[in-house]
Amino acid sequence: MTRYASVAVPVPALDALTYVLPEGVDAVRGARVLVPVGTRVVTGCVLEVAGTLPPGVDGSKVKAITELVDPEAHLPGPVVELAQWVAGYYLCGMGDAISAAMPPFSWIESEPAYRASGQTPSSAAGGDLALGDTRGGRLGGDRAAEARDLVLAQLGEGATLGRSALLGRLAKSGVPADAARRALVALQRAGVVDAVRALRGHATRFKTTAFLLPTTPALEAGAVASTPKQAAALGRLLANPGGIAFTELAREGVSRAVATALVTRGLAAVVQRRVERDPFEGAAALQDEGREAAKAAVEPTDEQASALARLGAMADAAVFRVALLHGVTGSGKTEVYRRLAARVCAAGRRVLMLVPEIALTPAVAATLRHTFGERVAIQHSALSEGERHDQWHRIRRGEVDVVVGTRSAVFAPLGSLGLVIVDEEHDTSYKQDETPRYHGRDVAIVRAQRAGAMVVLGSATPSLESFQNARAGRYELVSLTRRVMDRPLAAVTLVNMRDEYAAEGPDVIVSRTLRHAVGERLARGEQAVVMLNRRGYASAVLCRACGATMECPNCSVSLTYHRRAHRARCHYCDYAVAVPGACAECGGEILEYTGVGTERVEAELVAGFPGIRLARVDRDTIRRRGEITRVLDRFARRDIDVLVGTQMIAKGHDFPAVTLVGVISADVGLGLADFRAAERTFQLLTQVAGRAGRGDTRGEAIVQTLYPEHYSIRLATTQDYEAFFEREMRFRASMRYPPSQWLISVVVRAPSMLEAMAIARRLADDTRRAGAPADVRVIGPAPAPLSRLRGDHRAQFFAKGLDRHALRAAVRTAVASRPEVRRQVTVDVDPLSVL
DNA sequence: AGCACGCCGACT
DNA sequence: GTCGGCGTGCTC
Repeated sequence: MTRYASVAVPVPALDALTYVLPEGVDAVRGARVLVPVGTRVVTGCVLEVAGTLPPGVDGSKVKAITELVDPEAHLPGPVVELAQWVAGYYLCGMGDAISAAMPPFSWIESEPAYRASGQTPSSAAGGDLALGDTRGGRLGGDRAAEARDLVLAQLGEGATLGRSALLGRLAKSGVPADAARRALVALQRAGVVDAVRALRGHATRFKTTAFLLPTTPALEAGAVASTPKQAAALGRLLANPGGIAFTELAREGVSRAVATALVTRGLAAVVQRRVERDPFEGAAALQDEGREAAKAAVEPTDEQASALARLGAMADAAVFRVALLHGVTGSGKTEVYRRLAARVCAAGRRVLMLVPEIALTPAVAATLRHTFGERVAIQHSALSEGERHDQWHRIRRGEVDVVVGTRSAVFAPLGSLGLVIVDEEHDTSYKQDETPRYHGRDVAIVRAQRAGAMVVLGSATPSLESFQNARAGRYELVSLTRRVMDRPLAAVTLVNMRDEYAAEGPDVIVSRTLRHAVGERLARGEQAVVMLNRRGYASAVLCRACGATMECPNCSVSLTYHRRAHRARCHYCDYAVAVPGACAECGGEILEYTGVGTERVEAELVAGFPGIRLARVDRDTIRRRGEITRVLDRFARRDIDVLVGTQMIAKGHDFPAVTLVGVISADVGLGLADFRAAERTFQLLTQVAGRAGRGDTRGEAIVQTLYPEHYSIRLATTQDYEAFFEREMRFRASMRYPPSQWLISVVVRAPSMLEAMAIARRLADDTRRAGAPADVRVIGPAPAPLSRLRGDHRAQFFAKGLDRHALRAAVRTAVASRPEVRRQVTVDVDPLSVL
């Protein structure tokens, strides 16, 4: 009987394809297979094997699986099913979802390779006349024929070349890719060139390294070395009969020459061994610090103890439950996670812990290592692909009990799941802002539900979604209201910048209050953090004569001035120009720089406090991975007095000597046309104020704003989360925004707004028709707030409703009915931002 | 996303 | 007549 496999292929927006399973080949769910797609052969992942063709599939089009890559599952079955849920819920293709769940280096792809057939055009069957002509008596200037000649020259002497290699060489000779492609097609048709398919890449990519080990004669005879250096090296080897890596030997001063000499004399041998790329390696120096951290927190506070008792009892029940751990900043949530995780591990079940993008510092890794030893793995975006690959395979082999990682770690191949922790569950980095647009927290909850595991969502400022679920009794609410050691929360002072402008003029950046406070800290040898959630020097360059601002040619935003580079740059598409001497519109020669960014704040503080040791942390100063860690380490060692930066510095490390946090403008973001603007502001202010006073001295936060009466700012100063929740929920309910209703955003891109609006209007109408009016409300379309982005005009509409299944079905139906515009349409289910 | 196909203006 | 630039549609 013919059997069919449903296969997810890594092609965007494409659903699973059906293939015939060759006779005698058995594929399991989660196994990788090579399958033909169009003219290519790609790696896919088996979702299902069935004895019948799925409905709606034309049997005559079904091809056979080319090759089975894995005899057993590569992705565990539950992870495959989780990816299927993601594709269905977030309205993306199965290929998009499965790609997100795959570890690095999972894909093998075929690449056509070419070689000369040895035949001449005339002798080849079906030889192409035109080709023969040009090969014969060409006068020159025939670029296509020239391209064909170059191809044949490259393929001379029986060489077989992959397409990318061939196109690369031709490009060097000045042949554009398109022309080269055409030349290849023509030569193939003429039978002069044969194409073969070759596989590219590997199914896994482990790293091996050379080890030197003592040979049996050396071990038995106590052999004598002939030189002092060889004797020393041999001594080391005899002490380590298991072998020593060459890199390690080099560190110990044993050169390659000495090692080679030992090998020549038959006393040592070289073997290649698989080694783990160790993401903890950099943290090795911090092991002590990790031990200290683990020790310092040995005694839980009463509050922590009672929270642990409740959470522990839930975990012991070993069923799906969600707890929301609402703990003020500095209340010791991490310690609760650590103990709870240890308890679940002791009961023989495994733990998955999700953290936001930047939170995982080497110190945290060291603490984890110290608690869980070798049985902890990291899946973090700051790791190299190789490290992530190795960690993934350790987890897959069952060598790991605890996985700590960012968003994508929710797909970690961990079995026997007992506990899922989502730290800082409100953090927006959990939502992926490209396809598949999934939310790590929400996928984690689904995963736990299916595994019968417990979930702990932790935050000082829970998302409205989670807190509402707790209010409704769907989640268990566990609160930590006091900071550890009963440290008081930072005293927050609001500075009304309107008053400041009236007193000091309109150019004030650092208010008198903040200036004075920074001066005090410098005098006392304490540290300060100054935050402004906007990078660059000035947010706009403006002509004083005509009022025109420098705009991005591709996006509907003004360009940000970066003084160091003396360029105006678009923060969306990275377009950059030198700032001209005069206004491009009217020729006016006086240009003004308005709107403050971090670069400006840095300049202001450096000018105001001579000799200040200051570092700036934003995307402009932090380029490479690990760089932020270096700056934060210097800050922790107190080589730096003041840290200026964007929200990058609002989260993460604790700095005991920081007693002051300044916020240059709490209003950045409040002006955005985004329904979550107030929530973001409240969260950011609360989190950043929590940075102050982690040591023995009480912290102080000074927040500058033009709207001291705005509820998100006012309530953040008292850290009154519940009051904020009530107030914000009233707004959400009145506007039918989440979490009072479900929301799907649809953005349409087109070369003109007219066109974008026309397509969006059709899709919006289709959506309206596809859902019952009671279930689905369609708002719009209208030009998106960012009406132009990277050269595209953008129109947007929303679908809202209480029934998320009906809502999704309506949007899915509408989008599926117009495949011709698929490439221009972006669907975002549960969007975090609607810009 | 690739990749092929087919249409059309440019050039010989 | 080709060449080559680009929009369109499909992938079991």
